Amino acid sequence: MSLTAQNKQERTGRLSADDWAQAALDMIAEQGVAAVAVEPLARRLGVTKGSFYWHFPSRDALLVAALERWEKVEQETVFGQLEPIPDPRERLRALFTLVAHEFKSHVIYSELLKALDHPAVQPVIGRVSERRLDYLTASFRQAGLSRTDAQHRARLLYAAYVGFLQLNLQLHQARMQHDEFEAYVEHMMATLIPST
Amino acid sequence: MSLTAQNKQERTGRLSADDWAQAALDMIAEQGVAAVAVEPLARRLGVTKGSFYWHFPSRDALLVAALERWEKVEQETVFGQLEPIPDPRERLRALFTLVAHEFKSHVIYSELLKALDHPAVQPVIGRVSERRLDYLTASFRQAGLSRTDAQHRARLLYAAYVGFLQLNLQLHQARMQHDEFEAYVEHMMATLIPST
DNA sequence: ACCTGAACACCGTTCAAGT
DNA sequence: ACCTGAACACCGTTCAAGT
Repeated sequence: MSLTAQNKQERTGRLSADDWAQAALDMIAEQGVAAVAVEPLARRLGVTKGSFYWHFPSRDALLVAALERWEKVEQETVFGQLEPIPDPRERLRALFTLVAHEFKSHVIYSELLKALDHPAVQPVIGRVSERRLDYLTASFRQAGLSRTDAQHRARLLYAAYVGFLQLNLQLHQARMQHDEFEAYVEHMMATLIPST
Repeated sequence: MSLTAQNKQERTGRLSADDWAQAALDMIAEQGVAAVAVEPLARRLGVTKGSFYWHFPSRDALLVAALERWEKVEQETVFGQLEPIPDPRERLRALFTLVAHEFKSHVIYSELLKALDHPAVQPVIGRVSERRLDYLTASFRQAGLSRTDAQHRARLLYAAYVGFLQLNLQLHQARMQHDEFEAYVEHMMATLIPST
């Protein structure tokens, strides 16, 4: 049940579906979605690949389970920490700093962005994005923007965030350092979040 | 040498490396990077997969060749059409409308964004992004912004573009229609491109 | 309830032999 | 100069048999 990794030799008994799902998530964080393969995972868990199919009907089902697990945790941590903040501008700012600093969750999000190719990844990322987008839109409305303005602004802000992650993944040279990152986030918020 | 597709039965003679590269590009546009597989391509081209290895040392080499081909074409069409435009603001606007409307090139770009997972894709996308980013930065400088302002603004604008593409790929419901897309681009430019 | 081991399909890769 | 056909490795999947 624990969300922390349980590595190879550390187990005594037999495995559960959850163990496989967690191993898959760890693999995504370490080496990306493509690295989630039955044989290597079985090796890592110290069993034969045949046993995998007692727990899941397919590799895809494992991926889906792992991603659902991630989705639940990320939703709870992100929105759980945001709800108590009353001021909409503060909340917008908090969303970005949170999402940029929650380390492991953030690493996995980046990996998923890279693997949008995969049919199991798309719906999860889609739901997460939609939730965040709705949240941003609502906050902009509370901050006094009209319906369409709020929608456009939310889309622009979230696109700026996702695109920024993408750029950081893309650029070989010129990847940003921590300070520069903070400066950029400041610029983004100053430009896109209404200060009135 | 032609950049248009040459389908299966239409060829008489034997194949060249270029034929394989073009077939790979077509495949990317149709079904994504993952669909570039030797056996299916061989089937489509009407030969056995063994013959592929006369032209390329590996599947990866084919991908690299296909992507280089795309990179060259996209660079020529995009920047070729932009250079003659004197006003920097006009040029910024032109970059976005161009990049959003050049159909096939744009489809491939989207597919590559989804496959950033793949080691052959990253460097190409990285170079293209870097070129566009430099271009935006230069235009903002010409439009009168300071060095850091121009950098931030360019990054933000390009991130907004890339992120927007990502969002459109991600959201199951609520994918934007043509009119809505134009309205959003207007909003983005109005917000991010200085009008002075 | 969970695991092994052997089997098969699919795709990447190699290579000797064909034209 | 380009292609075939058979072979092998790797991974996903199945399944009968084990504990």
